[in-house]
Amino acid sequence: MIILSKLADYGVIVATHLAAFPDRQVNAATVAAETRLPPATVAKVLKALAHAGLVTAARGAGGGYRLARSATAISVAEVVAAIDGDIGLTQCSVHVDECVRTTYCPTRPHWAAINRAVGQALSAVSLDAMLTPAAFVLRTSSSSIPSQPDEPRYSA
Amino acid sequence: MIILSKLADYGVIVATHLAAFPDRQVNAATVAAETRLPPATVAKVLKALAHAGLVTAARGAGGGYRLARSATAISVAEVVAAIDGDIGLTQCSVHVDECVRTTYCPTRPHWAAINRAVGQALSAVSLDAMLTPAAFVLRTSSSSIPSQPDEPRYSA
DNA sequence: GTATTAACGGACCAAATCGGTCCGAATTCG
DNA sequence: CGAATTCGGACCGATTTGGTCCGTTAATAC
Repeated sequence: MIILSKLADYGVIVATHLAAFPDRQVNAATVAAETRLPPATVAKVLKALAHAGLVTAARGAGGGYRLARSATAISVAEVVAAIDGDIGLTQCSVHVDECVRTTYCPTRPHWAAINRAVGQALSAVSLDAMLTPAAFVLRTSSSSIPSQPDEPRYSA
Repeated sequence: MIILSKLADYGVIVATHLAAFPDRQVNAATVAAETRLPPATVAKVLKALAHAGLVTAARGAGGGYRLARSATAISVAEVVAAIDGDIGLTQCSVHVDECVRTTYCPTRPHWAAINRAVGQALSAVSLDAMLTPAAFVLRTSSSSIPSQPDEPRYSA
């Protein structure tokens, strides 16, 4: 199973790309060309990011996008949430009302805990951290992971 | 965004239900009735769990399902993986080959780390733990879901 | 002032996946 | 031995997703 949607994946790539050139105002077509992603889809993603306030958009000639905040102040979780919506594992995490069972559901608090772990894992990584070429970055509550730089490529 | 598919969500409910009565052989229809979930779908879920070896299936009259292992020895991650497939955030986590970018991708090791964190969060919880009625498990102060006792229900 | 550029906000369509249902094979009980 | 029962796998419709395109609005260049 793949947790992120393709759009969200693209979103992180695009946002990370913007983070690499913080003061540059780039239009959607250029970003698409530089990331080798479908132009129309990149435009859609940037739209969503702008709507969420993560990037600022300038219209007209010479316009384009740039990060609204510092790359260190934007987490992967925000980017994902901007595109896929709030993160939650189960239906009842997002739509709390629609539960069928009338008896007490013992699993729900546990889902909440797992939920938080996932959210923290995504929130702990900033765009700036995404740019750093691997080293040792993540120290989540669980454990640190030896990174594997075996075949470095962009995700598609 | 909802990370788990409905099927996987059902899977955890069903597996947890089986864990509540370890030595009872139950058929799919009964499980569906007791969990108030769609019978045909429960059958499908149990099928997947049996295929993954998490539950054993007995055919013929008086047949049914039961857990293949102790409830403490089965993690939520296994149940989810049995239905939704292996867990990975990005495309390149699962299909490593299909990356478009030929240049160095700085984000991938980070995804791997986040991946691990999510996997561990799911692996850390056993079915047995899912049965325990919450109590000490967590004090969610983050946001929503303050363990509402108003209308306790199964997730749907 | 006019033309060109580029983001914005929709609607829109094709494709894939998911949720759900059905029928056939295997097994046990009478 | 036969019939009821139950799992197993194939199948299909429907919702979601990925991706594209159009007209509109706004800002710059000339």
